[in-house]
Amino acid sequence: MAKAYRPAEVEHAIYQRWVDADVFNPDGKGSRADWSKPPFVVIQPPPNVTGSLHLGHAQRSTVEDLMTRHARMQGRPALFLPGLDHASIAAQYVLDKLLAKKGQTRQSLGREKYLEAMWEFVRETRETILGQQRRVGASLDMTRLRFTMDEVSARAVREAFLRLYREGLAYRTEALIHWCPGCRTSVSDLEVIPNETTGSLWTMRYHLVDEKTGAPDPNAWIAVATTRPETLLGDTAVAVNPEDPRYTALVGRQAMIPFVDRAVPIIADPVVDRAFGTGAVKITPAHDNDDYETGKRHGLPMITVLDDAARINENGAQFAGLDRYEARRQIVEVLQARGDMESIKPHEMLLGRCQRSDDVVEPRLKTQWFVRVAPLAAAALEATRSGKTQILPERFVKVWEHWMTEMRDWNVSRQLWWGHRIPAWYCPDGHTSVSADPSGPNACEVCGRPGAELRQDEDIFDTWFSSGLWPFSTLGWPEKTRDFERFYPGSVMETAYDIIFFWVARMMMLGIHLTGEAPFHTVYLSGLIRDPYGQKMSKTKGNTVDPLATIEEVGADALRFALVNGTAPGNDARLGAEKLENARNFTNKLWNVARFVLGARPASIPPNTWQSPDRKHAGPGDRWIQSRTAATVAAVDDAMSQYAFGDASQILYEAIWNDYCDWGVELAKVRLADESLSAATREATWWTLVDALDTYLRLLHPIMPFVTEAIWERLPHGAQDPGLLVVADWPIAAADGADAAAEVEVAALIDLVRAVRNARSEARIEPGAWLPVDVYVPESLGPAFEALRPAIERLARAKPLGRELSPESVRRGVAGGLSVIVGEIEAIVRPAARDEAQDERDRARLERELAEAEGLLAAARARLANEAFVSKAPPAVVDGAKARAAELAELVGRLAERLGR
RNA sequence: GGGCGGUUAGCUCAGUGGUCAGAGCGCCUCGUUUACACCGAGGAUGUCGCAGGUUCGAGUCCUGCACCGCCCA
Repeated sequence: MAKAYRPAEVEHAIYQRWVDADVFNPDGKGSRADWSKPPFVVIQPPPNVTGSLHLGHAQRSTVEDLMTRHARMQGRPALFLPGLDHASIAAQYVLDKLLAKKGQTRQSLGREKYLEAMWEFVRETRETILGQQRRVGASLDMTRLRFTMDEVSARAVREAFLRLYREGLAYRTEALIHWCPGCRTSVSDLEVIPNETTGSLWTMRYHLVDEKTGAPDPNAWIAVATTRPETLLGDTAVAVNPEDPRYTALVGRQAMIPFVDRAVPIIADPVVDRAFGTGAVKITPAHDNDDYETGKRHGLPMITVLDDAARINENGAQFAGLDRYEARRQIVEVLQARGDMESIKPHEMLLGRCQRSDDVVEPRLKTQWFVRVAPLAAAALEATRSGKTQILPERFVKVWEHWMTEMRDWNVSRQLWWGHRIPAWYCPDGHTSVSADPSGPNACEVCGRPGAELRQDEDIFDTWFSSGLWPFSTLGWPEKTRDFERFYPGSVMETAYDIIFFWVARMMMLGIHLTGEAPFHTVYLSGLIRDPYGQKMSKTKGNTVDPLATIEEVGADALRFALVNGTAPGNDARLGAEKLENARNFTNKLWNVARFVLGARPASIPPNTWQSPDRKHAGPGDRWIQSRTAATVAAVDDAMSQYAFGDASQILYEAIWNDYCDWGVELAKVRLADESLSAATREATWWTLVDALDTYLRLLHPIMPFVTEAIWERLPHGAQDPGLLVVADWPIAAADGADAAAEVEVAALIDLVRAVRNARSEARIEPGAWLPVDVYVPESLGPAFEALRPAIERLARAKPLGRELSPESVRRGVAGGLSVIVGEIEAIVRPAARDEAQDERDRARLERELAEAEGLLAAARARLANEAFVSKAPPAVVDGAKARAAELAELVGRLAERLGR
């Protein structure tokens, strides 16, 4: 084995071995799935087909993968299903830019050619992110790879829409939607990013209409405040609050809209905020969300004044054809010239911009397809309330519920080309037919006109529509395929909390409605990965960490460990060089301890044989390792079952580094080298090391698959083990695994070694020097002390290590030595030469220890002196406190005696 | 404006009402004893944001406040 672990040299080959063994497919030839156990299924949220792996992907893949690997090792049929998302708007955005370089546009190519170009483009890009997922070690079943634009998915989309349409849950209507003039499509609420902006608040005068002449009164007006003056062209009312005395007299009168010369009513509506601007607002129902509602309530006309490119349309009088901002400029100019602009003030406001193009999004009226959300959301809500689906961490339940009760009907039409075309056909008489047949209906459902005369809807579905079907379309729904029967509903949906509603809401709603079952029992929300300063990583900030470069540098395991360790579900985590370095060091530590263990095989054991440790010949150190390992199995198991992956990684880190490497192996080392011991004894010690290492590798495999596999293949194995760790059995915590006696004994002796080292260090004694030490250990620790004597000698640099029969006999030799008191053990360390300064330091150390013990004793006694504590606290706690106080009193007595008090 | 989270060692973060509060990194001292210098030994470092309350007992539960962050309107 190499002296240092070199991940770059082994990872690729190991991944290939897994693939060749066909272990990621639960039906694969290498699968050891026990079909009597419940399957574990993670359908991966599909990344954008044109994208590449960023740290968020790496983090999610790691968590999804570690859950899958854990379940797979437990023998459950484990399916981690990969996929790619066509990401309509994002993909078009990327392709359009590429085309622009060639001087082409979507329109110049035409729909058919454009889609051909897109298919060609994604055929190239799709391999990128798939390959990158493999680098992270994701145990994806590539035989079940799905793309949201493949035929299986397309069929599911058509079928789902047809069902929703027939049930009245999908409908077509003209309604206000978000329109991105840059992308020339409607976008969802979530794709509109509100930005804090300093805009202007324009206060304009609308002249009142003279009731007799019908002409605007030059001397009477109502002043309205707006942030978008150009929309006045579409105004159909002015509204005031009914409680506002300033305007009571004006309600019912009419105001004249400039330029378009339209007389509109002044209406009263309680939604008007009296404190905003002048307390009177213009109402533009076709271009503002609030005004749209107001308009509907009051039966106002809705006049559209913007076209698809956000230019003023034919309803805009002399401004027709102008861009919205040019129109605004001119309108303001004219009103100012006329003296109808009362004021212009800077105004802090939220401005919605398109997530993709950054254009200011315009609310607009459009005829679109919508999905009725209320009944679907109610069912989704029921699933989380009844516990059929749990959301982790729990604090997000409130957010979820708020969302599911407030969600508006879902606009699913997009005026894009790349995506699933809406399977709705219209006949010349305006009738609608919906069909799941890709070639369309044979005839109009209403009037029977032949299919040839029908025209298909030009729009495609919102990408989230196909995403919502993903948990089951990937398994073949609507066909009752074998996979669907076996793997639906899935187990865990893992995603970052910032897109909980994009994915989860739609999957839950459509899943429950279309299949009758919630698509997963657990929603696990991950936190976001931030840079070392807590900033969100972004390409524009330039603070991104490239997962692939990181893997090149420290290995996939270190990246995975760093992404998991120290994290809690739903909590953001920072990732920087330090964390990665620490993780890499851990990988190397593991590699090296394995290197030692494998190299320390006693000559009496032939290579490539296996046996379990012989308990009869196990010493206290061996039993301690066994006991610690059993405790670790239980703790990791517990953490995994609670989705506490950060805890699991921390438990393993500490167990491997602190227990196994620092003490277990150090104790065993001495024993293995001790020629005076029987071969059976040394063999038992070695097998104990191997067995514990084997267990740790299994426990660590889901988090760090590569290095654990690389080491495991070098370990001796019994016939019950498969050839690869990836499908080896997850350790089971043995009921009799704990060895309380060994834990107590070895812990006491470890404390002794520590205390001796500490005393030496404080006395500034050269660490390498061997010094005589005399020790008293109580009878109960005698056998363990003798068994571990050579190890204690070596670890404490104590030679000769004398054993005294009573504490008194130790104390008699105090003069000229360093006093060590730890628990019931007392010891004297004898430096070769002593001077006064050393004596002083030793005394100071004992004084400090005494003061500390006295403080603790005082606290313990005060606690016991409290009548309420003794009578009300549980007896076990009181007994513990009493024992503690007695122990401390004893310690204080002995320290005082040493100090000659 | 509403909701959620955070505030614990110099930094980043763990911490199921019950022994003086832990880890990693960093810092200081020392050390290459053949697994590992991507290492080992030892050390220093905390009014657990503030103020009340509940409790025999609060970093942990409740209330209020302050500051930081996120989400929604």
